[in-house]
Amino acid sequence: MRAVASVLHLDLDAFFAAVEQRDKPSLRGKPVVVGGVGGRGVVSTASYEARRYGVRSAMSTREARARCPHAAFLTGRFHAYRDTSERVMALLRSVSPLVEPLSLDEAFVDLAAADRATYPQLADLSVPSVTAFAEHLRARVEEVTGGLTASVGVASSKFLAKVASDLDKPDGLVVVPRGTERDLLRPMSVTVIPGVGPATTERLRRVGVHTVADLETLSEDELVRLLGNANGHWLHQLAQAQDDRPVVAEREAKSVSVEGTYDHDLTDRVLMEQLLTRQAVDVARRLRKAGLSGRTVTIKVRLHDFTTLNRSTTLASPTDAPATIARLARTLLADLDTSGGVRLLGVGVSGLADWVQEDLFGETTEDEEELPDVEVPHHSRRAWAPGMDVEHAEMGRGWVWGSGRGVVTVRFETAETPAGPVRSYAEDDPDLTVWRPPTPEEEPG
DNA sequence: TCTGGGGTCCTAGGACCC
DNA sequence: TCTGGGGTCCTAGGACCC
Repeated sequence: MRAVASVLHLDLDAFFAAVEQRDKPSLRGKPVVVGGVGGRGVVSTASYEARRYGVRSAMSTREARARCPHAAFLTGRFHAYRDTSERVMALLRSVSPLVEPLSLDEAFVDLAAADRATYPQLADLSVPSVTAFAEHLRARVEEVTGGLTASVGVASSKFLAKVASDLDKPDGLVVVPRGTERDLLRPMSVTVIPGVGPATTERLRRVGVHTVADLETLSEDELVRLLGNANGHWLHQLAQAQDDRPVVAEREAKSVSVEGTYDHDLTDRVLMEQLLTRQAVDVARRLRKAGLSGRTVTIKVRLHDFTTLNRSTTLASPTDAPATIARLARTLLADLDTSGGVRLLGVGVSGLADWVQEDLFGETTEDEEELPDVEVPHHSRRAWAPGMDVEHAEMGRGWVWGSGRGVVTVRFETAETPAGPVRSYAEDDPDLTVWRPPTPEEEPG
């Protein structure tokens, strides 16, 4: 904990949904749900309008549809989110070199390391000065994002800054003056502590601990006995608002993985092997793009009953070769009983090194091996869903307004033309295709 | 026909080494 | 012949986060 409140946490409000509302004006003020639209999709982000109907992150899309049938359900356009996120992160980095992104929509900023040439007001880290600066920063976020709002917390530690940014959402600011931290935390549920999820909450509940104040009454030894070494020490620290974690700008990736949940359980082993192969190729492509390679290949298999299995194998030296990763993944699958059906398959590589093993012996690498093309059983490829982005050969980009009885209605609307035209097409019109956002590799730059 | 996808970190047991 | 102790690596599973 620092002597002054100089750690800032910024969180973009309902980020994915807000980007959709920014880019599709008719969605403004309306419930918007971004997430998986397939049979097994879950909600990634709900706009505040949708939250009023009880729609929440991580809820199944099925349940979200039941709660708010008139919401627009969108699959997500990650290139747009990444683009907007980068603008915000660049703004934050202009404030301080110590910016630690936690995800596309969240970051810590160390104001004590701020660039005082550009922001002389940050020479003064008093509460009034920091408050004024945070308001200025929130206004700048709106400018660079084209109207998105952010919630900000400023405090003497990461933990308190994050708690603070949550207190006045959306579009809020809370500064926690030094010395008031413990009083703020005491009445709060233990669930505000990062790392306290459902399992830990239940263990604590059984010993009568519900709030941070309750937690303060347990000794460190008791917490370690209850929750294990790491979690016990950690909770003991945070219960006293003790948190000295620095803001760290560069964090190296420790693993790269790809996984997919299928609308219908898989039973065909050949198809499973093909899917793993394809995922291995994706993982290898991402490794190469990042200049990384790894020694441990892991597969993840979720069975029909949601039992999740991981199998891994470690090589003597790191690889980024798609054929090697694919072969190991298929070998790992061979030892598993999947006769009951598989709902998820995944491939990952860890034990990363930022160098690639040279071809020491001049052997032909396995890269030359032919990798089969795979037809993914994606049953909803052209099952039109409202909000889905589409491309028409002549009209260009649009999105599905409604569908049924073999007809799909598309709205060709952009930020510039909010009252863009609406057209109806036959569902099997070959000129009409689902518009797939570019993958990171396909994007220009 | 409940339950995504991308990650991080921790635990615990066994192998192996000194 | 009845059994050490520490350290590291690997594997599997689980909790948690956004």
